[in-house]
Amino acid sequence: MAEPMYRQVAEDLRRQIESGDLAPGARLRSEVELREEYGKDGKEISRNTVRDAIKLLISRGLVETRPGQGTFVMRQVVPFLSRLNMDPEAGDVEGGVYKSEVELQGRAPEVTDPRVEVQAASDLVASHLQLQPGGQVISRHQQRKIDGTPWSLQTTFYPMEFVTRGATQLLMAENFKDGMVKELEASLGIKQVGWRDTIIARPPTGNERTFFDLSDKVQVAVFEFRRTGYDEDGNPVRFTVTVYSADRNQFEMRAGRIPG
Amino acid sequence: MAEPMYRQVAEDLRRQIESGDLAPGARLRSEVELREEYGKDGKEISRNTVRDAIKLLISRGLVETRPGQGTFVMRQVVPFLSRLNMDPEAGDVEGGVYKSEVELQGRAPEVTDPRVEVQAASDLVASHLQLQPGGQVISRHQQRKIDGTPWSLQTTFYPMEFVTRGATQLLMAENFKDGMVKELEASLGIKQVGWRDTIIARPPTGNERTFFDLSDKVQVAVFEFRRTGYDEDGNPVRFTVTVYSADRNQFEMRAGRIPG
DNA sequence: AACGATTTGTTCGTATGTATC
DNA sequence: TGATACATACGAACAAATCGT
Repeated sequence: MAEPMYRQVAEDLRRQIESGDLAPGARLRSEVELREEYGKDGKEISRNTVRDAIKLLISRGLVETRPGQGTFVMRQVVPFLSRLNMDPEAGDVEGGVYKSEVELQGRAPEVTDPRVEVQAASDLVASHLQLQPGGQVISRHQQRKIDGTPWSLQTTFYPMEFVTRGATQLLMAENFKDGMVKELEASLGIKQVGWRDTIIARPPTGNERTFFDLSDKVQVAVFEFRRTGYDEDGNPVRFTVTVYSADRNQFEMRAGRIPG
Repeated sequence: MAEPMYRQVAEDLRRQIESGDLAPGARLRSEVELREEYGKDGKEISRNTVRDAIKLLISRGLVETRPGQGTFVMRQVVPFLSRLNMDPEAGDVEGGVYKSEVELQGRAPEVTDPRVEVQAASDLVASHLQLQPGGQVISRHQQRKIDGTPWSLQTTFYPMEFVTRGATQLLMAENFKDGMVKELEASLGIKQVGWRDTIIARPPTGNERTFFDLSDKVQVAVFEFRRTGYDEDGNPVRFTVTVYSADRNQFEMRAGRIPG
């Protein structure tokens, strides 16, 4: 009796799921049936104990519950594969993620117009843009969807100084065909010649759960990509944060010579 | 009464945490105190309702509970930063992650001797090594720690054919100073000239939870890096899967010219 | 070392609400 | 509409871990 009952039940169900006895999409026995199934000596276990076991499986991302229907083994969604582009000459589509034509084949990407704000820089933004904490920055925020499915949240920060130097495009709530990096080159002569990316995986915030349509119940992480771009003098040009839901995204990188 | 009580309580506590009223590491009021605090008209709410609220916060990674002590706001650990190396000439330390000297300064990495097995290839392994499903492969598995903290689990797969062609080092349960990639070049003349990486974030398996010492309670993801290496003829040389706990790891990539 | 107080963990029972078929 | 299934909320009892006396 070392293991609590609810863990024993969860462990047994987990085994059935991972062995394939319970296939993805399959319905588990109802809570009432499981009470009977795991009882001993004709004595049922409590419905609450069954529910505790199911909660443990939910927290591990193995099952989901649907009121009025039952408990179901989670289906694996086919992840969307994005190429991380390491060539500074090849443009900078989607703020750090290069969507190859093949991968987007037949898919319908949508991008909202940016929400533009002037803000005091957070510590994170200030350090990446080498500003004083609290210095003024432009933030441009966009939401992206693919085939109607929420795909990414992206915010890019630029020093306020760029506007006073003449890059008034930064304040316009619209997308530019060749991207803001090219706009800055045209209007200020600032050319991005390199960047540094940091990749993080973490639990989603409340806003992110809402946008990505993640119920409180599912246990998923989000990717956070932070990209700092630099000009020829080594000064930061912009700082971009992009968030992706980890359950429907994978990223690919290539190095050297590979086939295909 | 649209929102269930346990969510209202969780939401209020979340606000206190994110506003800083409850700092990282701080102890929440005990369950008994919270019963009183969120009751109305002198009537306390049930302890189970308080506990449901706390479970919700746990699942979001905001707090942790310690028996006999209380519930505490989660502390953010300082993540370990690894550089992803995109230069095929610069070696391939740590199976895909290049640990710069600076980042390892003062840290003590430990690597177990590999556990070597001959296995039938899974579908995943077979497809990356371009073998028939069920074909024989060598698997070499290692665990890595830094300063005693579990850091990564790594398994590399090689075609069994390499052994019959003379690369008997593949079967030795020891580490080679310059890495297996160099060994294959020396013994078979197979030179890795490029690779493809896939990056995934997902919930940890049971084994991974054990190795990384993640309790059932904390909601964290793991990074999974899959690297397929190719030789000059475009044939796969090896397939490496490395798993990192996402709560203590970040990854960095650089492109073009950047300062520092 | 022992004990009691405090706090969280597990298990049960019960009632009622809401969603689905 | 009724039956079924999960969701919320309450109460109760005992176990296990921790801490101070």
